[in-house]
Amino acid sequence: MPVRLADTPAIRALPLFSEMSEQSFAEMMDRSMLQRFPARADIIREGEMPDFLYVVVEGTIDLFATRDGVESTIDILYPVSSFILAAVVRDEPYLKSARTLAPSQLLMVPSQVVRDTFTRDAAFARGIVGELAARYRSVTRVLKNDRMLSSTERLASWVLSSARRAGRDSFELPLEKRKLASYLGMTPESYSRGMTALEQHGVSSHGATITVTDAARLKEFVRPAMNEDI
Amino acid sequence: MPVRLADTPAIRALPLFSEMSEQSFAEMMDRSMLQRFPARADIIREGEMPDFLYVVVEGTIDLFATRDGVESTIDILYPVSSFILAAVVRDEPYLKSARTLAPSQLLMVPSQVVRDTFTRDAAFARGIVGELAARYRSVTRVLKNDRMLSSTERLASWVLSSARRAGRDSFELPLEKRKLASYLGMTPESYSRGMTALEQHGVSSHGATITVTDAARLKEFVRPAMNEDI
DNA sequence: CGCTCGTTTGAGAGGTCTCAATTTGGGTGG
DNA sequence: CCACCCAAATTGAGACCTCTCAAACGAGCG
Repeated sequence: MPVRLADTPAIRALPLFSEMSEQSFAEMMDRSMLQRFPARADIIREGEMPDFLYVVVEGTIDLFATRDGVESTIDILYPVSSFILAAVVRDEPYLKSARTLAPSQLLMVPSQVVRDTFTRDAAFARGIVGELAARYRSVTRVLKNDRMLSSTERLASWVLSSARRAGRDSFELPLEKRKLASYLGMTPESYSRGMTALEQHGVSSHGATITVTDAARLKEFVRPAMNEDI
Repeated sequence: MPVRLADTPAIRALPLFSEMSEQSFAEMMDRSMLQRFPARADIIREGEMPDFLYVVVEGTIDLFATRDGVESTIDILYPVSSFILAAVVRDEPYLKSARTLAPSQLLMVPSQVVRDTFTRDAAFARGIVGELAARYRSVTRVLKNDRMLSSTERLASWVLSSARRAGRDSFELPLEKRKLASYLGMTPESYSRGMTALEQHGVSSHGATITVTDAARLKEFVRPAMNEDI
């Protein structure tokens, strides 16, 4: 069942799709599907070959890697964003698994359609370039944080950017703390202790509500000499 | 001083450039430079805006991040490969610094030229997509290793892939051990102790020569349950 | 009301880093 | 050609961070 164009304005607005021709987009949607998944549904598994490019239209997606039964969350996605573009483009196995965290609606574009369109529509190719470059930079930042910041500093850094994104000093945790801990590369216990430690540095936390009480102090803590958030 | 086409066969052969039209490539080279640098020369600095796309034609490049005076090597490049493509494409600040480790020759393509060509030549755009996707996947793998492997396991994993790349059981260290340690996300001391530990697992090391004496044993050590090297 | 599961707290072990001392190896100048 | 020198590498000791395991706590739900 192809996707009706009426359902796609949010998708069309993504930088990945926004510049492509009306015709290419319509064709692509015609060959794609919009599907609902319950919470905790497995979407893809590490090691499989890519069948689809996915776009989170609604819900939450957990991208994680597994080794020896242990999971490590690499990224968490909210609407509207695409995932596993790189695997699709290169037609190589997924490096990550994905599952829904909440009931979700996903756009599924067959990978062959992505590659076809990408060959024919230069604007779409540019969209892909922008998207890939952005994601590349994003993982690079994560890697840098993992390498050069302590777990408490990573947590502080996350609190800062969450507050900035929210536009307020106070915000709600968007996830279970254990997921968030994994996303930040630490255990739930370390997360809990880290949050306690941050109370000395301008953060207060009650239940799922986190408040930055002293932004300057917190910034000072997270980067005693870090370049402005490049 | 533009680059003479006679100097460019190796560059032209890169997947990034190999599919583009002869004309686009010639124009691009005409607006680029080929420049020599001594060892330990700073090429770019984290936080600066991208002026050029670089290609290592000869020598060795160290890509590293800095915080508080501490350096962490993120990648090490040999001929022929490009670097900092993502920053150029997005016209956003470098996330990494770069310096030469050995006397090197670099192709410098002004970033404006990259973006111009990329708009006009669809084949070049495809080349960029392939390159970005490949690099994205590469950082992702590094991140996964950092998150889920101990330092000794990362070292073992590096030894395995080096031997595979060399096509032999024995190979020479391509770098100072301290650089390699940083690249693997550990201290020189940990590297040294890790290498000692690996002697129990099928690796012997003398000076700059590393030999895999028991590949099966080493593989067993590095992934008690890891998926084939995705 | 009593599970169940996530979170927090506690105690302890382990891995990795830091600092310091020693050894090794490569390069230089006599 | 050798002795010396410097930087890198190794080794040792100890501290610190983070993890693991265990138990207590608390909130949501049947």
